[in-house]
Amino acid sequence: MITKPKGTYDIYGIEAKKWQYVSSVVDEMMERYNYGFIRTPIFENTEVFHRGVGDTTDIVTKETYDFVDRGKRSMTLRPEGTAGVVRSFIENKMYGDAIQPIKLYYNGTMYRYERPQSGRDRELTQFGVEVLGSSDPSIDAEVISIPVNIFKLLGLKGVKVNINSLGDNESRNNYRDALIKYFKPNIKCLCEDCQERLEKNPLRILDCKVDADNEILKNAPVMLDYLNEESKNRFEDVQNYLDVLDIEYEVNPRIVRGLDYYSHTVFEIEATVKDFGANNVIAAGGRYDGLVANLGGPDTPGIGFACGMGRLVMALDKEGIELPISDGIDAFILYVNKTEKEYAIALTQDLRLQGFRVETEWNSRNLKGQFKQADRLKAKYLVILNSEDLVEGKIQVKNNSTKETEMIKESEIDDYLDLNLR
RNA sequence: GCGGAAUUGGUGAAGUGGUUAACACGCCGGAUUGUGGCUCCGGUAUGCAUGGGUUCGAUCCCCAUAUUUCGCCCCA
Repeated sequence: MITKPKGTYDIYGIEAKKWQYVSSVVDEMMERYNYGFIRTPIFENTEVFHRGVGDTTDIVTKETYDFVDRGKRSMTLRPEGTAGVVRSFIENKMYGDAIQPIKLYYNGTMYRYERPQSGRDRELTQFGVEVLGSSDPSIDAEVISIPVNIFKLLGLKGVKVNINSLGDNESRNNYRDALIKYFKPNIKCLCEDCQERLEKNPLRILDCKVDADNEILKNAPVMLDYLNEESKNRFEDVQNYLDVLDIEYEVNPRIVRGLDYYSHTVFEIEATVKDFGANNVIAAGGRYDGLVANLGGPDTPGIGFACGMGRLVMALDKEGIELPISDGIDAFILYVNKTEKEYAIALTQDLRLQGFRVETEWNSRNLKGQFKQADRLKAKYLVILNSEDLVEGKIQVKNNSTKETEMIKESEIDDYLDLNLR
């Protein structure tokens, strides 16, 4: 049997309906926030991600889907949304647009060459926003508020916002040095992975699960103490605006995020639902003031977030939230002989064109089978055709919950359904 | 890239080194010659992930591979 590639998913049936519904809520919310939809390519020149994300980390060296196309160009399936959007921002010279800042949102699939595990697939769907051209702390608060309000609209309750500030380059470098200085003498007390992190990315030691309760880690220098005056004020402003927007949050100095391009505000939104497993962060993001310049554009500040659709839907499921998904059809049309069948498929189309959700029999089942089928489809009404009735211009309609049956004129079927269903 | 667990039909699954691989649900058909959802009867895996090996004989034991799943690394 031919199977789907490792780490990918087929989403259909009720699951697909949930995804579509969540997407529609996202669209609706983005519309209200005045973010314009942007659709960028699913693959880009490899360079976009190497320069965007930095090409020393594991991310780019072993966790992207790379391929060489027939023109010998090196391509990469997008592992995240930001780099492509920024590339587009630069290429289309959006920095010259009359309306600033540029506010964009996307919703699409991303690809990561990882070993699949709970909440982490090789193909994932994310939506997110990017705001380019504003460094005002109030826009940071807006960007954080968007996923929070989307979750609220969906009915998700167990949501926790963690924020932190990495400060500007100066602050971050000072902090980095301080961390290395602090950990170096005690390095033997940390786990093996942390010993390696000290060289590669000391900030991530703070995020370690193994050493989470380690005294050495608890007493480590705190980022916030290393923010310079300007960065500190900026972070306070962000918090102030979050308060103004009535967004609950917690300052968590351990939120560091992985990448170099982040500066100032970083945040993670976790689902606090039980049994969620290790990957409970459903949305995350931060400010990336250096990224546009890194990718060859004019020095432009930016901030964004991304939200994993799969994890979000999973969180909704775990909380037992019922989404308003329209389930069941308006009517099922039953028939037996050929005359009735012809009438049935014509009537089916006719009613559909008038806006009803209608289905009929396609597998030549007997009447009993058709009743069963109608029930499975959760048909609200049954239209039972009979050649003799049709000769008289009449149709039998049965309410499938009360079982009441009525004979009506065939010309009145749409009015009848209209009256009873709407 | 590293480690643990798993893999039997449409589904949930039982099972054993040796004739026809339980049981349940579902589905299809019939009892009921055009009005069902109950009941009863019948039909539904030449097959136990794939490839090797051990054996007189393997779905069952061993090895490898794939996939699933849970972790680690990493996390955009």
